Amino acid sequence: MGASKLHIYSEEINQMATMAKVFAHPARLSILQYISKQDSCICNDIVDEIGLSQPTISQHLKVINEAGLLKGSFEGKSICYCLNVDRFQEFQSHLNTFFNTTASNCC
Amino acid sequence: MGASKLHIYSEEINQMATMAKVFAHPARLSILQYISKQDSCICNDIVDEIGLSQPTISQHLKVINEAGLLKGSFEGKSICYCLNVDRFQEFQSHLNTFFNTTASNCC
DNA sequence: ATGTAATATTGCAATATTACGATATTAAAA
DNA sequence: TTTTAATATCGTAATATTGCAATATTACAT
Repeated sequence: MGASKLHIYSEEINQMATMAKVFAHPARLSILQYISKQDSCICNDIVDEIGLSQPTISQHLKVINEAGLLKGSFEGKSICYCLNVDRFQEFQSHLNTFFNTTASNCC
Repeated sequence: MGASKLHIYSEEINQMATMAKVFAHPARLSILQYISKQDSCICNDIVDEIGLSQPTISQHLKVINEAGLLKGSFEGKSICYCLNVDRFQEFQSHLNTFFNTTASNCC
């Protein structure tokens, strides 16, 4: 054994865990922060900024992107990544709902 | 290689990632929800409720506890776990700060 | 078409996480 | 003191994650 037993939890809980996982690595938090600080963002910029290899950054970007947190637009041979603010705030809202409902019930 | 390169990030970012990690597993989310629903909580109750073995639950409880999210009081041979609401709300507040500052800077 | 720069994918090694059986610990009960 | 019930820890197997070198892809420039 070793894998998470996802089937024993509700869909809602699993989604929440998946969302949290995106934020559970400092590289991804740094990337999100960095993207938000720029007007736009090119992957190699982040490589210089953060100090991980290009493939590793690319992999983290993929995780962030698959969570729906990026909007990308092509600019010549490079890609301009932008934060999908709507989706980002959706994440925030879901997490706050979890926090609020959980805390309010407590002894 | 394979381990996270924690030294290349700021203390703040690392702390945030550590916090998110607590919420990045459905079992831990379920445990937090379950604890908050009860007045008090005994580990074996959660075992029946969630469907993981007693050692596994105990391990997850340890992670949650090490994050400072539990208040425990002994009741005979069992332990009454309670959510540390103050700490919980501290988490919420930190995460919201990250979300707000990140989103507001964005293009 | 060929070269070049930017990004993605593949393959793999190192490490971390998850889960559980077996066992230890703890404290009340008999 | 022995038993019993609740929880923690240990050891280990399975799986996931992280990181990077090598390579592939993509799209512009020459």
